[in-house]
Formats: sequence, C-alpha cells, structure tokens
Amino acid sequence: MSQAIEGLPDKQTSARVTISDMAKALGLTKSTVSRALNGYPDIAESTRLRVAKMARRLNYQPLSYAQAVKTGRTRSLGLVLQLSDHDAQRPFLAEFLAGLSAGASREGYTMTVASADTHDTLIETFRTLTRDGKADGFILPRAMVNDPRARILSERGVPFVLYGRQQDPTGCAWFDVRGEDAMRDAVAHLATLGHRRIGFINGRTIYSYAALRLSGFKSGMAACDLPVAPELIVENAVTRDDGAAAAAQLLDHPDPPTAIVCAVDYAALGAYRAAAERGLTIGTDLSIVAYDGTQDGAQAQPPLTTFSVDNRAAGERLATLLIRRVRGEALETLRETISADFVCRMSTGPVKTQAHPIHRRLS
Amino acid sequence: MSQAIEGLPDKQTSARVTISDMAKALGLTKSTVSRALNGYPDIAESTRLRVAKMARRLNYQPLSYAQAVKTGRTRSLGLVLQLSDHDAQRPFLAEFLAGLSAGASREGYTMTVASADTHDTLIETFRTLTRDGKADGFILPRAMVNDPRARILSERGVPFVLYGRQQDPTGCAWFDVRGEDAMRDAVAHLATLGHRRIGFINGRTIYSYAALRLSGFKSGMAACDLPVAPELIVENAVTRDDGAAAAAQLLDHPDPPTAIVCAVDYAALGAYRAAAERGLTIGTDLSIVAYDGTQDGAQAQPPLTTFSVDNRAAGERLATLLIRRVRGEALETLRETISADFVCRMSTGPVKTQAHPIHRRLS
DNA sequence: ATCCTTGCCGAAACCGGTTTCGGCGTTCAC
DNA sequence: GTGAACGCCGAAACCGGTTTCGGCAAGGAT
Repeated sequence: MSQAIEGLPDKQTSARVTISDMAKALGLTKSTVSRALNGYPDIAESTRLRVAKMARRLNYQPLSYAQAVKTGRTRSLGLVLQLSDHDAQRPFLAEFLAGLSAGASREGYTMTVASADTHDTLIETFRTLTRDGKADGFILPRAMVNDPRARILSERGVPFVLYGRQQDPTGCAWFDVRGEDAMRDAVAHLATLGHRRIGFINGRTIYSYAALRLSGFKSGMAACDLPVAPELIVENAVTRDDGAAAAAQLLDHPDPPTAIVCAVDYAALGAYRAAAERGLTIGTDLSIVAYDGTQDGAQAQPPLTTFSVDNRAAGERLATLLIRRVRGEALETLRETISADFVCRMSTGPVKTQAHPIHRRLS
Repeated sequence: MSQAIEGLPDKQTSARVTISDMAKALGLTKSTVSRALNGYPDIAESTRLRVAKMARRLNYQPLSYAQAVKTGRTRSLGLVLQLSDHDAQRPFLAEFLAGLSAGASREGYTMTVASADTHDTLIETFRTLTRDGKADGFILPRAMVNDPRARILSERGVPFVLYGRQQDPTGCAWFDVRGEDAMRDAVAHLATLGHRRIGFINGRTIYSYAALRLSGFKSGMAACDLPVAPELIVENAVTRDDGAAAAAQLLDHPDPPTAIVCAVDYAALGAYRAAAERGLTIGTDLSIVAYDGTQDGAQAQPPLTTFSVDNRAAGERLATLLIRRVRGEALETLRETISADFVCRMSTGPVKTQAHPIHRRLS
C-alpha cells in the first residue's frame, strides 16, 4: 500500500526499526525482545539491559497500533469537547490542551480529541471511541454533580479522570482546584476591608464546582462571623449577561451588598456592567472578587481581583493521573487537589461607609 | 491482557464484531469480506452488496489500528499546537477544533493533537508523530510565509493542509479566508463614510496573511482613489498592547488618520485604549474596522465593526480537504478560499470634518 | 547418580485486519 | 470441441507486535 502520493517522495524512505530488527541485531527472538522490554520476570537481568541499550541505540519504539492489535490499548487519551458549553472553557482550552498533551507525551501517550454538540452524540461519541480503541481512557472536564459521562464509562469499564470532584467518590479518580478555599479566602479578604454585607454570584449548579464554591462562601462568612443573606445569593451565572442580571438583582435590593463574590470571572465582568449602569464605581462603591484568572479579567477596567487557576498544570496532572489509572493503579491514590492563586488587583477596596446612605444598616 | 481494572467491570463484555464474524455470518472468507469492503474490482457486485448490508446489520467497523498494521494509515489527522503563539489562536481554538473533529468524524477519522513550545520540539513532534503513525496527515494552522512545517512534511512525504496560503503553491493544499478582500471592503466602507486619511495596523509579517491583508488594504485605497500613506502603516501588532502602541504612533502623527483598519481584532481593541488616552471617541472622532470576529470585539465599548470568520467551518473544510489529500487526491483540487462576513457595529461612523482642526488637511 | 526445581529463552500461535496468488467454473472465440 | 480469457472467490502469507507453551541447561536436594 505504498501508493506514493503525487508530488511527494515515498513516506517509507525513512524505514522504521521493527522488533525483528532488534531481534536480529541482538541474536535473540522477537518474543524475547518483547518480553524484555515489557518487564516479564522470566528474562535475565543481563539480557534485559542488553535489549534496553540496543533499543536506545537503534531508537526503537514499538508501534502503538501494532501493540494494540493484541493488547487493545493504543497509548492515547481521549477528550470529548462539549460544544453546548457556550460559556467558559473557551479561553481555557488552549492552555488546558497544551497541558494535557504535554503530560501525555511525557509518557509516550497522545491526545485524541473529539467533539459533540448534543447529549446523545456525546454518549455515542464515547461509545464509538472506546469500541474502536481510539482512546484507552478519558479526561472528563467540568465534572457535573451527576455526571452521565462518568456513569457510562464506569458501566463500560473504561478508565477516566474527572476535572472536578464528586460527592460520591466511588469509581472516580479526579483532579481539581479547591474553589471552595478560594471563595472562603475571598470573603476573608473582603471582611478585612470592612465589608459585612457580601453577595455571592454562583456558577451553574449542574456542575459540581458550584456546590463547593457556595459552601466555601458560606464557611468564609461563618469564619468572619458574618450572616449569610439568602437574598444576596444568585446562582447559574456564567456569562457576562448572566452576571449583569444577577448583579442587578443584588444591587437593586433594598439593602444591597457592598461587595460581591463571583464564582466565575465572566459573571464578574457582567457585574461591572450592572454597576456602571447604576453609577457605582468598582473598587470603591462596590468591591468584586472573582475566580478563574482569565485574560479578560486582567484587561478589565479596573483590573479584576480574582483567583487564578493554572489550567496548563491541571491538564498535565490530569494526563498523568489518567495514564496511571490506565496502567491499573488504585483509585484512592489518584485524587489530587490544588489551590488557586489569589491575584489582588483593583476591583476590591475598603468599604465605603456611606455607600448607600438610605439603606444603610445600623449594625 | 484483560486485566480487569479494580472496581470496574471487564471492558471485553461488549465484544466487538470482527471481520471473521462477518465472514462466518456470510459464508465467505475474511479476505473476500475485506476486498468487498475496500472496493476491489474482483468482487461480484452482488456479494459486495451482501457484505455491505451485513456490515450495517452487524454494525461492523474495521479496527483502525488493525488496518494500520498493514496499511500504515490509522485514520487520524494530526494537529500540533504552537504554544509560542501567545497572541491569537486562543479564543478560536475551541471552535476550530470542534470543526476539525466534526469534519474528521464524518469520514470516520479522529483528531490527535499534540503541542510544542519551541521550534525544535515542533519538528521533533512532527517526526515522532509520523514515524509512529499517530497521524496520517496534518493540519497546519497559521501558515507562515516560509513555513518550516510545510517544508519538513513535504520532504518526508507526509500529507498536510494549510490554514492560510503560500506564494509558492507547489506541494501545498490549503484552505483560507480571503482577508485581503475584507481589508479592501473595509477601506471601501470607510471611504463611503467620507474618510480619506486611513491608517492600517497589520498583523505579524511572518504569517502569510499579513502580506495579503496589506495588499488588500492598498488595493482598496487604490480602488477609492485614495493615496496610501506609508507613515500610516504599522505592522506586527496582534495583541492589545501592540495595537495600543501602533495606534498611538498613528494618532500622534502630525497629520493623523480619521480611520484605522486593523488586521486583527485585538490590535483594534488596543487602538481603543490609545484613542481613549487621547480623548478621542471611537465611532465619531476615530473609526475603526478590524478583522476576526472575536467575542471581545463584540463586547467592547463601542462594539467593534469587524469581519467575522467562521473558524468552525474552516476546521470542517480543512479536515475534509486533508482526508481527501490522504486518500490521494491531486493538490490542485484541494485549494479553497471563502470570504469573511462583514459585521457592521458601532466603531465606524461618518468622518468628522473638524476632527483635528489644527492638522486638518486642505485636500 | 537421579530427580526436581528453577532460570531463561526459542518456537509458534495469535490479534484483526490486508494483499498476493492461484484456481475453479463460465463464457467466448475459433 | 478445444483453448484462452475472464469473473469471482478461497488459501495463505503478511504486517509488527504480544503471549502461551515447552524445553534445555544449570543447580539443588535426596
């Protein structure tokens, strides 16, 4: 099948080194070479070393798809993009993907990515991808509270790692950034600036991060001896428009907050708009802390105080965790979390005592 | 190798249909089945139909990696992300990738993506990816004037398709959006608004799009009988900062432009900043037309008049073109361009006759 | 000395496909 | 009626690996 493509030299000119070449060069059979390379116990340590050395000398690397015929594993990690997420993920993707492929390639793995628009095509994609051995396991970004992807893959016995956590950890490996800690620290930061009436704009509650960040906000309030006002909590805001609407609701309250914690940068950027429409200056009349560390937050006027998450690093960790999972490591050792980095910029400032004179609280 | 992973059912429970199953079900040999499926001429039309029908009934799909052992082709398209592009690509990537994988999966292909940070790792990545049969061909986003990727792949006989064009088309298939037409139309649009002194902020000249867009700008000026002022042309501006600096240079000129065409949305957003610093209102004091159709442009104040490119569609086309290339189609039939869509928003307006009274031209 | 392990490796089957080769039965020309 | 050509399919080799099985030689126990 070496049908030369018109105008191009034959691909086969740079011949690959096969296991038979190795065997010939070593005076062994290919079965021995294979077992030596794969760490079988019935190979003498001395020949194992000889084989390894020769492999390095000849730059031999087994063809993953030739291996796959027998083993069923192809040394590639799957990622299925969900296009319905019109909200976030967009700016993160490049960094995230770079991290994933870096982590994968370090172990000789590659990333295969597919996409799906509807829920049905999503599970169908997982089905065909695993059936056809296109991926040995999957990265599942944006863990949901009841994640259908995790359920399906568990049923089918396909390894996966979540970006995000689950209440019920059975069957799940994961990596996550502790957003709840960030929300707690956000409240603490605002409290030291004198804010006592603090609102919270949460992200989509279908995702598991939302519950965590809300709990972090609440525990932060409790830690500062501040009451949590249910009327100052809005959920499911992830876009600028969402954030503007949510912030409008908070700011139009008879007893409005002097500060808002947002679970998502873009919601905060929407809050900027709502504030501007009401003649409030961010950082003085209204303080805002968000979470994500997007470029747009840094570029905003004023620059957004937020918690930055390193999506590249997350990708790297997820890839290595998944590889370890594929290799059979136990779930318990495959759960990691890290913290987000506080980036203090200009959207937070000391509370303005006379900010809302009419509705001022007497506490 | 069916080592059950702890806590998960065995993957083999959902047994695949192999070509031997097909052969048995049809009372044929697997060689006949294979040739029937692959369109060999020595198979009776009647049996070809029987085989095809059975394949559909049994939902048979040959294992790509099993095929690859013989054919060397694995039905996957490669994409290598260059992390050095800290500028654009970021927001496009999700849409672009979605388009790629959609186009690929329609033909039974998958996308394998890798990343590289330096130039050396870049070519090394291509080398190993092709050597190990991880991809049958490559998508090369952001064509450069002298593209090292195209050179290497041509030498090695590996199929590829450029996103962008080349002056020397030999050996190259491509897809591109005609940015030069957009720049021409941008000038025409500004000219009908009365602008005569128009600046141009170009993108990176290492990329092939820059020369095209510049020529489009110039031909647009010529078509409107406007002189091209070399002092009003700045190149290599792709970020906000770049754009701000470039716009500053133009606006501080003794005879400043009343309108600026930007080859890149983000540069235009930087120009917004430079204009604001000089007390100029975008849309009245200074008109700006850009190109890309980013979200940030739409969100800007005022919303940016720009040319929107459909990166999802581009990805789809690129994938199908590459597949056709891999299948051996001639290069000449594998070159496509489309036009960008003009999105008229608020950053352009009629020229203000007394905009810069002191330096006003007497033309 | 014999028997049984044990360590170590070769032989061969196997995985799921593709591709070459050869041969059978018809059909056609002469 | 015979030979050649052709249409169609089976048999078998092959691709580059993995894995099972068996056997040889050395060493230890008896």
